Amino acid sequence: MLLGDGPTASLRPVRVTSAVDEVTDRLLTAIAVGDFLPGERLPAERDLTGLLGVSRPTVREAVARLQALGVVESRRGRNGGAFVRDSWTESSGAAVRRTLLPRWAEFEQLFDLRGLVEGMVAATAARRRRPEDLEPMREALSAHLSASTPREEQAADSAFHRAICAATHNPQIAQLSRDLLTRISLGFPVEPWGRGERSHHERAGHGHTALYEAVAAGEPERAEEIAREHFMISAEMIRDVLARVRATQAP
Amino acid sequence: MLLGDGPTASLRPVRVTSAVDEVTDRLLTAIAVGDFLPGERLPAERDLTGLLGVSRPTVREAVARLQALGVVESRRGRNGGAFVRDSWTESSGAAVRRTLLPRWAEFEQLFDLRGLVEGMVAATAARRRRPEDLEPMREALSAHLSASTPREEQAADSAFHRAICAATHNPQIAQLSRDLLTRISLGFPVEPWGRGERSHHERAGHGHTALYEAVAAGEPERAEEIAREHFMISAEMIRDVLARVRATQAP
DNA sequence: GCTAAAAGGTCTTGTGGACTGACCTTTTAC
DNA sequence: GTAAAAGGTCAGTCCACAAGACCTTTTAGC
Repeated sequence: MLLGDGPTASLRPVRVTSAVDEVTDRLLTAIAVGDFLPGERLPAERDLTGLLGVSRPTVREAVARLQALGVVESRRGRNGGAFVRDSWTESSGAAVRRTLLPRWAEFEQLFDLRGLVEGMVAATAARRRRPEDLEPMREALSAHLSASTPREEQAADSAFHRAICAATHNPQIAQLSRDLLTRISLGFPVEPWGRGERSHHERAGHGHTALYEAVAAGEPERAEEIAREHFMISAEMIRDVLARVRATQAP
Repeated sequence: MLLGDGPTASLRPVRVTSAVDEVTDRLLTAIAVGDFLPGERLPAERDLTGLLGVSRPTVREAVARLQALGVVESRRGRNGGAFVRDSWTESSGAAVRRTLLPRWAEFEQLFDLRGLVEGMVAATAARRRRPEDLEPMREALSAHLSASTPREEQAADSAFHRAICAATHNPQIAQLSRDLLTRISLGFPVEPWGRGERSHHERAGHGHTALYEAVAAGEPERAEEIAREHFMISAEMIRDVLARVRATQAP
């Protein structure tokens, strides 16, 4: 049975998505998610043009907005480009206050949903994983342990998560997981891999290993439990950041 | 921790969403989902203008596309409008073949995902429901039993589902569920409440009651199981329709 | 040190989609 | 018979985006 919420739900005002808005969101997400760490450079404008399938003026406008937000800094000349600012969290503190706090409740709900979905993903992976699915997980685990830079660690995190999603044998699940991540990151332009990353690293490492074991052993309930708790930790981390922002809020 | 899929995932080509496309999708979804049953009339163009927040030419273009697809039929004069055609399934059989079959695998995955998500919703509702959440479910159940027209039955279905979602106390979950429904409906412009609806009605009725009992009793695992099976039935129904379409496929 | 390449910065032009608003035509309830 | 309620049509305007050329700044490499 297909269930709807009535005409009122389907016939809401449409959201006219501007190309510039879209590109701005994409770049902001990529930065917030850690695809581009502080000090790193975004692809050249002409490259972004190709990657994103939009014209250069559009890319430029989007980058200009990021610069206005204090998130990136443009340098000219050879080897120039848009560089992620070292402390773009503080720079955009005002933006956070403006855009984030009014939607506090919404993000609490998003975190909750993400925990539930990732639990579902883990349980499904534990049910459906085939022997050959486990190899990538093990690789990502060892890569995580031997990671020396934040970049490597993040790449390993990402690879592990992808491996779990792949074990569900349903690409749509990976898509959903990524959509949720995007929606959360969009609302939280704060560095997830900044201060306090060390202790997080340790806790996350244990979580990864335990999650792997549950999936490998084919124990859906345990996998679900571990994954949910794991993502609750992330939620707490960002709640801490938010609390800091709130505390320093201008009157 | 927030996990990404690497820059390649975030920096994909953007989708330029045309307003006309968006409106067409909305209307098609509303019809496919049963918000407007065969013989019924869509809101007047000038009303849709207000509902959807777009100009009249945009609405007109979208309606014209639906007409070209054979989904609606426009009548002029007082009490005119765009009427859903009685047998728009057959009329759009060609469109189904063109748009649907190449993406067969994708929809199999979407059905799978929907089953999983609805299971998650049911389990969460069973965990979090409060006594006052049960009243709307009971109401929807009795409305479902006493429904005499497809419209009433569908309204009851919808109400019951909404009640379950509400019991999770997380509006984002309801949003996710609706998004999934939309994505599925968009791909399946075939009437979900047409032939074979009778036996479906009976099976669905039993499922609803059992689901209610599991949620009321606070048994997440049972609720999840019932809900998942319930939505698998829907999936089978649509697979049947597809199989028919496939069988009559022109060489 | 020169030079050329690689980047950002600027501009013009063209195009298509969407909004505004008015008006025409058909049907039908009263 | 008439007015209202609907679809059908049209012209004008605006704006975002695309395409492309060109300038300016920096620096790697010789």
